Amino acid sequence: MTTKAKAKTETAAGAPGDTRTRIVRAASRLMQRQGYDGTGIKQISQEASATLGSVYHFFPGGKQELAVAAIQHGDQEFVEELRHVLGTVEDPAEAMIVLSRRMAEGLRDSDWIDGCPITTTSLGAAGRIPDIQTAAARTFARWRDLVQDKLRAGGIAQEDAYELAHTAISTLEGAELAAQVSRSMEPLEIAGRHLARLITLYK
Amino acid sequence: MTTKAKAKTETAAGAPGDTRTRIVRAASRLMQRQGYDGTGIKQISQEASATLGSVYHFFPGGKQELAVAAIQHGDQEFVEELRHVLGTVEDPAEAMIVLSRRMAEGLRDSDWIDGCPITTTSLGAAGRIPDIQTAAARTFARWRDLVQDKLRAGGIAQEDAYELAHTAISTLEGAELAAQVSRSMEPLEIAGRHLARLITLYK
DNA sequence: TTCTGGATAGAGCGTTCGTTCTAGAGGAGA
DNA sequence: TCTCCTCTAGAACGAACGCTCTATCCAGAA
Repeated sequence: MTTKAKAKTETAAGAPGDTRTRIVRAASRLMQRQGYDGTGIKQISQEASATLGSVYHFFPGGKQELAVAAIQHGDQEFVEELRHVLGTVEDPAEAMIVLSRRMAEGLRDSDWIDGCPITTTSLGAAGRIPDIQTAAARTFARWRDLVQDKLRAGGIAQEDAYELAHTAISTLEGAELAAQVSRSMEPLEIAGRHLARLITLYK
Repeated sequence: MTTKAKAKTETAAGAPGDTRTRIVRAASRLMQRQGYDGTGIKQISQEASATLGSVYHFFPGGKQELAVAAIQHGDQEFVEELRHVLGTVEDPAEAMIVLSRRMAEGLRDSDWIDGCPITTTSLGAAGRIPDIQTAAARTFARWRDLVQDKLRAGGIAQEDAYELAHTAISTLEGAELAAQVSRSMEPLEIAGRHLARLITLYK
């Protein structure tokens, strides 16, 4: 009631189909597949059933601001997948196998087009656009932290857990990339087994 | 002397500065940094000190053909680095540590812009352009084969060597990506140590 | 010398890019 | 009813895109 604006969608309700959300989702999906430069604002607005005016209304910072939001959306998506697997499978080593298999299946089911939700978006642009580099770095750190906590909870020493979490994320990332490019689940399946084996060494 | 044409540059000498080579090198370097869609043909021709006419003379297939040549160039570049390290360091496990450190140093020395020579080029385009996906897949397979041979020579069984080579390439790839995005050598250094540890398990 | 074909040179094509701008629709509060 | 403000709508701009095209250069063959 003061002059300060209310939360933007307080009255209109932040429904899942609300325009801003549709735009972010479309941007995230398209950039995941085609990269930052390969995806146009107009394509995003069409895919989101929104107009150019709406896009620039919600993202006055233009394509760069939209890309950062898309990365954060992809981040959150994988955080939920990660939380689900780590929360379901008790043994951290076993969890790596389950995780890699699920990633492989998701990749195959999308006909090898939906890889890591943030790598493609950020790779070509990170060198030119600092905000995108920062957002991508924060994402990796977040994923690593989740794995690290799981390893600690599994009885692994802090320093070992820290390093293993680094390698777990790196290896899964690289294996997903290799799997996508070679259109085969094998790199991810092998990576899962090796990560499990590596983790059991530190228990 | 027959009607069959001689090798194109037989007389003109395939000097390192020859136009076609300069174009491929510029394309490879630029696409490595900016991706397929982020790199323009005109930018490549300027960087190579060539003209648009020359580019389309040597690459009538246009940007796609040029991108494939750029990937093969990047492939060859890393093959030489790989051959050098694997040929110098006798122990395969130790070789992984040396390799990852050299990759980390190269990345840092380029101020974190020169990552994997083919990932950025191929990621956004592989889904749309089959030739690029195929070239990237062949590249990964080639790198893996070199590592696999080294592991075999180090006394590791065929099946184990096959799988370890997969994980070695995946992990190095992912760690380079993480290192680039977080502007830190740590992911690569940790990856090298873990790969070495993993390899010694199979000896 | 004349001829030939690889290589260089760059103007210009149609298209798409990211962005800006003005206009209007729709709902809440006075 | 009138006002205000968020959000929708899309035409239009200059720049850059990939690519085509014609013209020219020049070394070696005839």
